[in-house]
Amino acid sequence: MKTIAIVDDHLLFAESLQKLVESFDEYKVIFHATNGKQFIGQLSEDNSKPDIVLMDINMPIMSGIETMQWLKDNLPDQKVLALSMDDSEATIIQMLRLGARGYLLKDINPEDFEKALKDVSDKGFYFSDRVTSTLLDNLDKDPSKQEITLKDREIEFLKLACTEKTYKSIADEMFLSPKTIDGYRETLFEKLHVKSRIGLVLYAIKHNIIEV
Amino acid sequence: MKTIAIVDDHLLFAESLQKLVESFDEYKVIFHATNGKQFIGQLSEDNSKPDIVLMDINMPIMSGIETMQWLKDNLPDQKVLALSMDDSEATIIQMLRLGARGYLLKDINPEDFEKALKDVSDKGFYFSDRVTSTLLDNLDKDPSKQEITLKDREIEFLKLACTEKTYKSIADEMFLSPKTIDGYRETLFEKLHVKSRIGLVLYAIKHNIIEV
DNA sequence: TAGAAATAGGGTGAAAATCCCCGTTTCCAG
DNA sequence: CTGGAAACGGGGATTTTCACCCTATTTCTA
Repeated sequence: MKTIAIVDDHLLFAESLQKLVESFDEYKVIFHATNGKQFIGQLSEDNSKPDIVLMDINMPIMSGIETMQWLKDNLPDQKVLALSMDDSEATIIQMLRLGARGYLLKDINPEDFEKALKDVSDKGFYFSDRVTSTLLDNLDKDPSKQEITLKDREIEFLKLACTEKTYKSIADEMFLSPKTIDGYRETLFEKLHVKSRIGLVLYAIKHNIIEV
Repeated sequence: MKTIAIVDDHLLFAESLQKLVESFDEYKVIFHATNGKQFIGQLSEDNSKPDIVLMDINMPIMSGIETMQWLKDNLPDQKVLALSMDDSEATIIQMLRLGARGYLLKDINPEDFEKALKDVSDKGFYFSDRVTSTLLDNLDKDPSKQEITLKDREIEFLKLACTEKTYKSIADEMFLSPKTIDGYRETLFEKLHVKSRIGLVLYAIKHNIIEV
């Protein structure tokens, strides 16, 4: 009997998923958490290590990404299956890089889900064809798109660009000259392969840099 | 024994939810559909009318809103509980206006969920405190925000405004003069209470007019 | 330790977006 | 049949954004 923990802020989904998991009768859900912080708390509190953690990416307070980072630092052997609504390529890559053993989209069918649990238990990982092809796509892609890393200041600017402020007032807010803002804009246009402020906004939303 | 149909494109969630529903043992899930079109097909095919439909809002091909519209026209007595991740006020209002008997956020806890099923069966509706307060908020709000209805052509323009095209090329695409586009822009700025194209994009995303 | 890279800033000019006020047609309701 | 929306188009002006040119620090690193 394998033990499972579920980390997801959608209670209805979490408890439903528990029923599904337990209908497989080789698995038992030992606890839920609604965000990473709570999960970490319960880990140490109960002193119970689940065999597999099913972890949502988008959660309030402490996201799946942040939680994976913590696990990587503190419990690197913990097996985690990421579970998410969206299949943003960047997110998938990031979670796997942080040590997730697989990435499940919520539209996976329950048979595949059971296989994922089994594979992670037995083989240590599970990759759906869709995720595998995302990985492959990412391999042979031109290096420019390979990995876009934004600096803190760039992210700060990007967030402000996703408001109705003018660049001038963004400059004020960041204590920079409008010309410097011009520089950030151009850098981001190039990095993100967009041509306008609208493109910046769309990028930011797609990559969860701003909330919607 | 009440019969339930689940309409949700997230298979994992749908099947999990089925387990949860059936753990209540007064309910039985008679079928799933992954979008509105499939649901309508199954309704007539099986000739089986579920007592309650649990319907997701965001689905490919035919959304929850479109499906509610169809039900309103064709099966106005069908009891529907809307089920959604997001609590965009406009969406809640719209679903209820189209005849949904309640609106459940996916972070509802299972006890409340069971109560929702029971209430809909017995009383015909279920409103959580959160949804109720949204409704109340909406009542006494200034009429300007009361109900924003966009015309087809405006929505068409709005979608194009959420791309990196210039207004000039949007005009071409809509077979209109750039000046007319100017008019649409200004109308929307006023209607949506925004001041820039960025505002349009943010509005469109928040109200699910475009996908992200 | 030279040179890349990151950071901050500047000038100019063109293109796009924004704003305000106006005219035409069409079409529907009172 | 008439008056008023609604859809479409326009003149003209300002502001904002965007593009492409450049320099001067600092910091990191090969």
